[in-house]
Formats: sequence, structure tokens, C-alpha cells
Amino acid sequence: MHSFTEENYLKAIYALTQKSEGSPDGSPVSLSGASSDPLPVNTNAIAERVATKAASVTDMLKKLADKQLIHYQKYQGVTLTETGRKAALNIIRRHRLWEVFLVDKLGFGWHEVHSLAEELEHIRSDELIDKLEAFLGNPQVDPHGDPIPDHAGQVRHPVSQTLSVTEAGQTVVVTGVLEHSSSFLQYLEKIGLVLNAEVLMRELNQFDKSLFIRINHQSDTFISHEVARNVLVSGKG
Amino acid sequence: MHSFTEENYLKAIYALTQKSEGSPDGSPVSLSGASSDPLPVNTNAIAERVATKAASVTDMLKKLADKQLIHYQKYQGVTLTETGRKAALNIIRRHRLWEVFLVDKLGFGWHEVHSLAEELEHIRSDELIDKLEAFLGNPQVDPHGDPIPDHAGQVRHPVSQTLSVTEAGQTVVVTGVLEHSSSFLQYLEKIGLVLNAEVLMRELNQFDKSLFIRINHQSDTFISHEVARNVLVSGKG
DNA sequence: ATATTTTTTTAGACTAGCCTAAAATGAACC
DNA sequence: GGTTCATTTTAGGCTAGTCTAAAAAAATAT
Ligand SMILES: [Mn+2]
Ligand SMILES: [Mn+2]
Ligand SMILES: [Mn+2]
Ligand SMILES: [Mn+2]
Repeated sequence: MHSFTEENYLKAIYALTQKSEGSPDGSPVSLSGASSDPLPVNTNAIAERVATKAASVTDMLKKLADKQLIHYQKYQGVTLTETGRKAALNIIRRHRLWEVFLVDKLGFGWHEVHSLAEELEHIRSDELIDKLEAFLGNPQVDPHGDPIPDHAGQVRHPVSQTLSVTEAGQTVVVTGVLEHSSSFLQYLEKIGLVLNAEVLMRELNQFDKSLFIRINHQSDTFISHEVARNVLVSGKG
Repeated sequence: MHSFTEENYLKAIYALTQKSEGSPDGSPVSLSGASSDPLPVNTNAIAERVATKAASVTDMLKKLADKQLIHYQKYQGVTLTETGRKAALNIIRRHRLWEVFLVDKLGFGWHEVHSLAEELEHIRSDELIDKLEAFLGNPQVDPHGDPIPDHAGQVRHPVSQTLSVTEAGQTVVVTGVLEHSSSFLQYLEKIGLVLNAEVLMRELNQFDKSLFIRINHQSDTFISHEVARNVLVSGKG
């Protein structure tokens, strides 16, 4: 169907479309169905994302447009067609299911799995993915808390907010991360701020917005605003 | 390290090297350490195996020779270097471990897994493969009875013979197949001639060498010589 | 409104892997 | 020995994906 490379471009365009949405301050967002028409994505942004040069991106955009996977007009940026969006979500579905496999079954850490899944996602066999999904027990989210799109390309974006906007006295549960870098994930693991950890917000420092929190009724920990605004939480329930 | 394509060529050359050994009549063979120097493999044979043209093979042979993976002299055929042999065995190791995963964990039939493993084998991460191996319980053979090379490229070729040379009255156990086509495997499954099935040789028809056998103390079945000489067995024990 | 800067596209070239057609070599036959 | 046939290699060309450098368009600044 589509090449390895085409799939990576589609995924990049989808991810950039998503990034341009979402509230900048971290307050709750439903994020359900990509509300209105998404903003067009820039050539340069895609180039950075797929680690190539703008000229190469332009070439590929022409090809994807020919295949009706994107809407593209010179100099005007690019958006996914419905077909393109479905294709992208299918790749993301495969990526996240493999990540669950690597963490739950093979025992990898959540900071180690991204690049492996980046390769595994390109093995395109619906039967394989469906069987894998069943074997994993139909997980709803990947090891980073990101939702796994279903067969039809439906995504359940869970309603959540960043830890940085939580108020003192509140208890919340970690549901995901906004930053996926290996070093950030390793740091979170070290302080115990992992998926499903319970967090009691004890104090919010007005000056630098740093936080004093208690994790899982045990460890009192200081974290910076920079960390807090990259951790997603939802009200205990 | 090596590309997808290079890996497929290495595997093809290794397989053809193996094929040129082994006794033609099906009698027991140890097959342990590729006894003496293997016969050189022809360009045309490789071309057929990787489904390409001889001219393309010649191009690739030059590249593999540059990389010291094969011994190659124009018109003289080709053999693997020690490095090349290790690389090939490593790919085979990955292929067979993925096949075990697909059959044992995901529930695929033994006739369905080859082409999927053909893609999965190219995801090269030693850590992934070691963890997969442990997760599968360190299997010694793949779903077709073929041995899984270890880390260092050692293969335990089990001593076995074809069902066609078994004598009347003997009881043997199915340990593998020589033919891996999907239709053959499906046929074997239908008649119950699967891995570890116990076979009592009841009668050997002198005229056409067809066999009358009892499978697992239950079903009496006729099979042709053509089938019998593609099924590997070893003495019950 | 013009000039400057940034972004994007075009032009032309490169590599990996593949092809067909033609030339070279080796094996088989007489 | 020489002739014929099969195998292998070379020559030249194609596509996908990449690159650099230059041209074109859009955005920004004065
Ligand atoms: Mn990828
Ligand atoms: Mn993830
Ligand atoms: Mn392969
Ligand atoms: Mn196998």
C-alpha cells in the first residue's frame, strides 16, 4: 500500500496537526474529534519532524497529494484528507499496540520503546494487529497514557489537564505525559511519577511555580513547573 | 548495519548452501557444523530465491563482497565468510523466534506465519530478540521444527530422517518438515500430521511407495511417498 | 510601499536497488 | 581441437528518496 517513508510523513503531518490544537495553558480539554478544520501544517515543520530537508518534503507532498492522502497547494501548507487521517491513525494504532507489547510482555521500560515501535509500526497486516490487540487484552492506552485508536480510526482522547494547573489540596492521578523524551521519562520513573500514580498537591510556590507534591501517599517531592506542565492528570475517580 | 535487502540476500545464500548438503534419500543425517567447505552458490539460484534477476544479483554480490560478507570471484559462485554466516544465522534466529511468537502467543496457524516473520526478522535489536526469546521460554525449535540458532550463531541440527525411510512396525515422532509451502502445511494439519504427532508405520506399499500409517493411536491414514519424504521424524524417545 | 528576511519550491545531482539487452565467460558436445 | 549453449557479467536506464544551491513567493519590517 504505502511505503515505509510515506507512512512516516503521514504520521508526522497528523502529529503536527494535533499539536497546533490544544490549550496552551494546560487546562482541561476534551480534544475529541479535531473540532473544526485543522490548521495547515508547514513544510519546515514536517522536515524537522522527519529529520530531512524542506526540499525533500516538497517532493513527498506532491506524491501524497497525487495519492489523495493530503490537501496540498503550493506555499499554502498541507492538511490530511479523510483517507490520509485514517491511514495516519492506523499507523499510530500499530505503534501504540506494539509499545504495550514491549512494556507489558517483554519488560522494557516506558522510556525505551519508542524507537522500536517506530519500526514495528510499519509491518502492515490487519490480522496481525487484531490478534496482537486481543493478546494484550484490548488495552485502551499505551505505556505513555496515549489512547489507542480503534479499528475504524476512532480515538478516545481522555479529558485531562496538566499537573501544573492543579490546585493545592487536590488529589489527582497521572494519566499521561506531554513530553516523550527518554530522559524525561526516566526522570519521572525515578521519582515515582508513573502512570496511575496518585498525586496530592501540597504546595504551589508562587514565585517560580514549582510544586511540592506527595506521590502515592508516600514520598514528598519537589518538582519544577517545567516538569509539572508536561505531566497529564485527571481528577481522582 | 545491513539493509533489509542485504539481509535477504545473505539468508538466501545461506539457505542455498545448506540445501546443497544433506543426503538425497532421506536417511539420518547429523548436519551439525556444515562439515567441510560448502559448495559455492550460483547467481541464478540466488536470483530465483530472492525473486529478482541475475543482473541484480551480480550488483549485490559486489556490494556484499566489499563488505566482507561473502567470498566472490567473477563466474566462480559465492560462499559466505564467517562474518556473513554469523549474520545469516542471526537473521534466521530472529525469523524463527518471531514465528514461535506468532503461533504460540497470537494463535496463528503454522502455515500463516512465514511471510509475517519475513518482515519482522529485519527489526534488528539484540535486546528485543533476547527479551522475546526469554518471553517465549527459550524455545529450541520454531513451529516447523527448525532449530533456533543461539546468540553466538550455533545451531543444533537435530538428527532426523524422513518418514519415507521408516520401516513397517516402527513408531516415530514428527519433528519437522522439508517442504514449507502453505498448502502442504495445511494438508498436514488436516490429517493431524503435526509437530510431535506419534506415527506408527503400518504398511509400506512396494509399488508406489505410498504409506499406511496410524497417527496418535487414532486415525489410520494413507499418504503418498511425496508427502512422506517431506516429513521429518525421529525415533520415539 | 518598498526593502529585507524567511519560507517554500525548483533544478540538478546522488545512491540503493531494480530492470532489459548485449557482451563475456565457462561448460558441454562433437 | 572447435562449436554451441547456458550462465554470468557489463552497460545503460529507471524509480524512490535524499541532498545542495538557486529561484520564487510570502511574510515582515521600515
Ligand atoms: Mn516509523
Ligand atoms: Mn507512546
Ligand atoms: Mn525478509
Ligand atoms: Mn519456520
